[in-house]
Amino acid sequence: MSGSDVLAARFDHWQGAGFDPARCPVRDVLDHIGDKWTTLILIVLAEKARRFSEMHRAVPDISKRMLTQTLRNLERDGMVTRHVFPTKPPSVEYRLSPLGLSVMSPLAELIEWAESRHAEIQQARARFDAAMSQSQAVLQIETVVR
Amino acid sequence: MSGSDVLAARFDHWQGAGFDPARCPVRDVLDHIGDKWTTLILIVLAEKARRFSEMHRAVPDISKRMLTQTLRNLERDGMVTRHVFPTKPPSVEYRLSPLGLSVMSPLAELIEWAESRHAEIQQARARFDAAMSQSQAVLQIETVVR
DNA sequence: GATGACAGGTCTATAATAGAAACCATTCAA
DNA sequence: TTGAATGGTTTCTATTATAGACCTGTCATC
Repeated sequence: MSGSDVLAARFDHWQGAGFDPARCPVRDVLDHIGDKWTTLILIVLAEKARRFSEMHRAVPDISKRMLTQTLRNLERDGMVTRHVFPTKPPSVEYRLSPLGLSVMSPLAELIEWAESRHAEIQQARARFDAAMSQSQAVLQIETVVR
Repeated sequence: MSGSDVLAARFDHWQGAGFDPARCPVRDVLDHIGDKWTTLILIVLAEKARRFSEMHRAVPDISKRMLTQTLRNLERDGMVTRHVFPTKPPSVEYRLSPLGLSVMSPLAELIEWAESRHAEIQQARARFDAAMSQSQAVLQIETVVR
């Protein structure tokens, strides 16, 4: 409730500015954070610096390709730094930058919200799906009768 | 920093539980919020209840299909309610539910973070891209020399 | 009475993206 | 000599997003 009005005003401002997506932080920044894997990777890195394969083991169902891509994007955005050590075979360590660390606090609040409302959301989904299959069934009958 | 440790512990817990994606709120809930349009739609609805075409005008570069889909998902998750009025032609109004309203506060913090760090992120991107085109150029030369 | 505008969508065809699996170069151990 | 581990890249396919045409219905305009 407190945030809504501030956001609404801000939105009007963006909209007034011709609505250039590049000037809208929501779209330019949060699109990445909303990526399928980015939040998870940030959480994993928040615990401690990690190596590539270590992260792959921590999040088993990400493909290497997606892991690479997610890390590259985070690196490009300055949220993560990449350090190569000349061991044999070479090892690569990723860690959160100060910028990356700074997103964890707002992100943590959102995650806590998600966790506390998870059951409620799942119930809403079940209700919606039940109502849908109801009306679907009605449509079926109507089609048959027709 | 404060959020990191809490999150790390929580992550360990999820991971211990066999890592079922359906039991991980981050993946089950935030994936939706991270959708390309969902956050924007939430912001638009935070200002006031709106009709379909009104939203389409507010966010001109969303397609009707995506607007429909985004709204359906939000409705399914119980974040938005849909009200049909028997005017001619019928009008449909969408509004935030209490649940939808409750996400605005953590979301607002994240958006504020995005706004305050936007410039920093854009600079990081520019640096990264410059460094990349550098090394790309080097690769080109090496290839030519070879 | 044909034409267009608005409402709130759906349908289809194409473009962009994600994902699985194979591959690669290097090094060490068995 | 085969196998495993390192940190990826490449290729091919499956999924998803998007644009744009279309639809049903009512009203106003010409």
